[in-house]
Amino acid sequence: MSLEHAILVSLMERAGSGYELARRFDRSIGYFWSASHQQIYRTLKRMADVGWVNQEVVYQNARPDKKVYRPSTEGQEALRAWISEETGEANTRATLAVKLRGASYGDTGALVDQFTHYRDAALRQLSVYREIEARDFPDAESLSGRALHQYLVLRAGILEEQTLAAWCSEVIARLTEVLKQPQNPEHARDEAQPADAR
Amino acid sequence: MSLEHAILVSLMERAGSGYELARRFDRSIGYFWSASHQQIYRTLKRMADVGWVNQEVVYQNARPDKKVYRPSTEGQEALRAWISEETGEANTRATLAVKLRGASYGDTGALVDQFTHYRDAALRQLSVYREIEARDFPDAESLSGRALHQYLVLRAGILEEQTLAAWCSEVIARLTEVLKQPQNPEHARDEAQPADAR
DNA sequence: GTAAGCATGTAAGCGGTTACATGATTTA
DNA sequence: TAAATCATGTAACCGCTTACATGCTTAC
Repeated sequence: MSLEHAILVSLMERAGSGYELARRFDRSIGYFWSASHQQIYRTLKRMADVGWVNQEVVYQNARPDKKVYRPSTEGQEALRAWISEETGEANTRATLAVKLRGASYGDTGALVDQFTHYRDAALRQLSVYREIEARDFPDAESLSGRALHQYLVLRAGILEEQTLAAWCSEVIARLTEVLKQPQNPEHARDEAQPADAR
Repeated sequence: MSLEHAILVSLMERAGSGYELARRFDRSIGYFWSASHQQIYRTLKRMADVGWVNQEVVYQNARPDKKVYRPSTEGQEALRAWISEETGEANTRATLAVKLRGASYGDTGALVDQFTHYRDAALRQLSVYREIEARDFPDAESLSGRALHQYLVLRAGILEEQTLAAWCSEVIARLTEVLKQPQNPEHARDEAQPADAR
């Protein structure tokens, strides 16, 4: 969900062409958010139409010309709003990862709230799984056949929610730790600039 | 991927109508595989066209008539083949969960091989993340700003792959343990019958 | 000479979501 | 009387994948 925002985050870190973005999505961002080049080209076009990015054609002699995109003021505003906005159910982990990666361009405090919300949801789901485990698999050690298979699927759910909750806790701890330091305020103006504005 | 096979597994456990399947996908199966009722209806139709399921219209007086589906011989064969078939990159965890849930209708030994393969892939990815961690974040304790955010996203990847590998190991251990018991062979004929054949 | 990298696109198709539609029965 | 349950469907749309297409440069 919301490839637009993932692209915005990437473009905030460094302006680039569709091709360059596609390569980034193959590497770092692609570990948790994949996108083909066709998808990126079309999304960039749409974003340019809406005014979230500015296009600049760069003419090259040895190589094909390229269109370099960078977030517009509206795009930066949209990203900022999206980061603070409540994160839906779909693809939550990947979405939160993108928001986290773009935290410098938004409100870190609001993001901490969302991680708290998501951690609570994970813990709730975990207790649901725990109840199913206690009710349906009291003697988990001695299972076989379909019951064992069902139990092992349940185990995946339990392990997953535990991991999710642990990750959220870690994120919350580290982000609040930084937020508390008055000499290093995350919300400072100079922190909200693109990385390539040097 | 492959809602067809998830439906087949569910129908092997118990024959049912599209509506009933939709309700099951809201509950147990839905924890790791979601599907709307429209999606299920269309998929069932397609499956009936291909001959993977047999349709039987059940006339009811107090309630609307319904179409009860059960896997055909071809459907059962397709399911069996799919469970042994190599699992692709996309949505691997959910796919393996479905295969695991349907293990009784396929070759458990082949499934163990796939979990082994997937665990190895998780461990390889984990070591990739570990290398990035060592290279880019040698002093992870004292990070702030964008570097901290990037590190925390990386942490999600590390935790995820660890969890995945742990789950696979658990599944492999439990499945092979059962397979080794000669008095309880998973591949026996009477184990491969639908659960509602009583 | 061939493959890989740079760079952008069109077109077809597919899986999935959302909205809309119908209509009876049971429960609150 | 309103809402929920049972039961199945059509239609529009959207995001994404896959295949196809072009053309130049650099490295092996």
